[in-house]
Amino acid sequence: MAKLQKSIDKRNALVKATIELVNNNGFHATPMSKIAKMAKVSPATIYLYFENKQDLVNQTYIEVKAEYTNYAFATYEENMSVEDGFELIWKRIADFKLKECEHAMFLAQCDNTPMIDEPSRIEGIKHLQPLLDLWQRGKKEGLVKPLSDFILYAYAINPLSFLMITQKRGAFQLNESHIEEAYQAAWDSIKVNK
Amino acid sequence: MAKLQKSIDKRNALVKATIELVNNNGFHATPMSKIAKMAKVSPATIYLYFENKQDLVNQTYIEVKAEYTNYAFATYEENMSVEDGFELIWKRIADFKLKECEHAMFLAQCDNTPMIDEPSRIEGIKHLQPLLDLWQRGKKEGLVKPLSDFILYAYAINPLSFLMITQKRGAFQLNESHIEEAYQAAWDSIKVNK
Amino acid sequence: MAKLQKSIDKRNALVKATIELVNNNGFHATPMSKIAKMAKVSPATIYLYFENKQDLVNQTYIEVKAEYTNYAFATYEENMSVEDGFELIWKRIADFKLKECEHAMFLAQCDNTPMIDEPSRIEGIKHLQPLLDLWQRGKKEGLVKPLSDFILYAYAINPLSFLMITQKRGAFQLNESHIEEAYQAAWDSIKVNK
Amino acid sequence: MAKLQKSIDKRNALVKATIELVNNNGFHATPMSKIAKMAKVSPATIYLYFENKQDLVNQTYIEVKAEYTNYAFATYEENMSVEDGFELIWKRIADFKLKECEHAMFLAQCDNTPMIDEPSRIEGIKHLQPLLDLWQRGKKEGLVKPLSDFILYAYAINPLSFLMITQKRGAFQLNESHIEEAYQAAWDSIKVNK
DNA sequence: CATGAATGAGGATTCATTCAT
DNA sequence: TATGAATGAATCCTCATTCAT
Repeated sequence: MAKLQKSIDKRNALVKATIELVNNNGFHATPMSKIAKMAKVSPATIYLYFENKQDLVNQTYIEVKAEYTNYAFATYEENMSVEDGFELIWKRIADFKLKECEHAMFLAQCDNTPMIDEPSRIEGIKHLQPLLDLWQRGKKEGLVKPLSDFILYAYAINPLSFLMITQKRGAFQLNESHIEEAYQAAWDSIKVNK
Repeated sequence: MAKLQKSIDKRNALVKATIELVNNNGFHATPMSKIAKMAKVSPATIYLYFENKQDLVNQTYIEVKAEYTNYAFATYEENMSVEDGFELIWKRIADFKLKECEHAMFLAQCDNTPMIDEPSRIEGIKHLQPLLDLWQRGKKEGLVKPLSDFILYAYAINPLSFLMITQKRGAFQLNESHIEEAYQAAWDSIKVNK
Repeated sequence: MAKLQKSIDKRNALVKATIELVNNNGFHATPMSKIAKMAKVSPATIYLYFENKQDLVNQTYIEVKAEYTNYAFATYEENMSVEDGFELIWKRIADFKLKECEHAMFLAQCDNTPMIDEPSRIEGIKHLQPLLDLWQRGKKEGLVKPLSDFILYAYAINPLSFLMITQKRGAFQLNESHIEEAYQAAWDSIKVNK
Repeated sequence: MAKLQKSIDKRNALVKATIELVNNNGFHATPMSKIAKMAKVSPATIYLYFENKQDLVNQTYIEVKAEYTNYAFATYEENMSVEDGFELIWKRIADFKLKECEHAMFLAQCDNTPMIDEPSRIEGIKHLQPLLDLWQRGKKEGLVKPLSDFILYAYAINPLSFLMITQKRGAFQLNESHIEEAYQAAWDSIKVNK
């Protein structure tokens, strides 16, 4: 049992190190040896847990993406009103992007880069379903514009990534009222104008 | 004259090759030798035009960014109404992102990655000023929400990057009416609701 | 134990190869790949034992210098008379320079070239102290001229390097009586004439 | 005529640049491009005056060596007494090594390094003949020890190189009385003790 | 004579991965 | 399971030399 825990710890340490190093240097500028060192493990050990470097980032991506969506939907319930549900999810996502900044940065880099392979990317998207369902409901109820989910996501959710990166770069500091303003902009962009 | 032209051609070929290869493989997975091969010059020749690999991508970034903003503002005039001006600029940007997809992809990767150094990034932002001025005017006239430029950009412009990448990945095909919908969403997100 | 020994063997092989190749070609004309090949290891392996090429020659220099001075003073004892002590040390040095010709050549090249960095050079000089002490004693006893150690070294010891190099180049063959003559010249140059 | 002078100037500039750069960096760490730049000439131009890099240093070596011996014997006359002649030559050499330090350093590096090819080395030695003749006379007159010229050179002349290098490295500063002491040591080492 | 541009060959160094233990 | 040592294959970059002008 202790042995199993130790294994899990090592795996987690590797994933953690991968996120931090890839965030700061990019995928190809992050050597396996550094990941190993940061995880306090031998380079050879990585290959007991992951097939190769690509597999390591793929799995890291999938895990972080799952963590992200889990967080996003943790308090959401399907019987909420569309607007309440959207606000809830949106704010959870904003919360995640700001509080788990490292993880969110990692996702942003993966999503804008040829660094993750296609199957893993698709795997990562799956968990977004509840949001898409909510939008579906919203469209039916005439509250949400009848747009492609891609466009809805582009305007309702994705801008948060830009704001987070900008903040991380130090160009701009997000506070509570910025968040509120951003939420308004998000909702305004997808809601049906009465 | 012929000699100078030849030099310019070589430089351009190198920049072009850089864009294409970095797009497909990322910065660190693009060897100088491949760039040289694609540009049909010797690897050593690159160093006649650029100090090193970092300088090559920095300069490429700045040039593409300039091309992007030039395109965006080419037909804009300062005496246009805020809404007309915004629509014009927005559509030029959309146009660029879809028609010069390769270049736009390159910018997206640069902007979401620790691949460009800070001075070049700052240099690249400079040229956006006319849009910021337009927003300033819009705010004064009570047409545009009094938000930080970062938030306005996040909602009005940045979503196009997401849509372009998604389309490039083949998950989704943008047509004319999608563009129109996206424009509406962009404008709705930043305009003051009457 | 076997593992440690293997490591030591590899390091030694690398140092040996460095001496031989640098002797014949000079520092900059000796590629790491050739050193690796001669030591029968991969080029990458060198970097397990040395930080970089400069470090490799620095360490090699220090080791050979230490070997040189160890040999020089191996049979010397501080209670010997100044003249006996000097003769003993001088002849050990001559012996070393002629028998361990490769090593002596290497030192000569290092000492006449901007190839070793300053700290290593200083480190290499340290071990000469017993000779300087002997001269100090000789000066007190009125047997050795009251000159700077640098001048004493220039006349008493350094000429051996010239002779060794000349012999190595084949211009001249040193035999026993030459050695004796050289010793006389050395001693005559620094001893006080009665 | 002006054209010829210009050519000579360029050649001289190249030789000068070679000396300075090789002195500071060594032969192989001195690129042709840097030599060209320092001589204010195109890299291609070097090849109008010299066959290749090796030829450039060979010729530079020979010229500096000639300059050295010319200086050494400039005021010497064959009818001087052996001791006067030796002192004169020795002091001229010392003078050269200290005043034309750069040139002397260059020679030292060439002489202790596999950097000059054999024929050039031999060519360089030729001009030393007057000194060897003087020693010959000294031996006949019973003033100079009947030793090989190599040994005489090793003790009478070569130590100056060591002192010069040591001074150049900053470990030691030679003044007038040091020179006098060194001369005494040189003469003591080769003169016959009465 | 003179050159700046061009380059192929080569050099130092790194790194993903393997292997003996 | 875990590792440190080892490595071949790259990668960035340099440089002596050439060539078209």
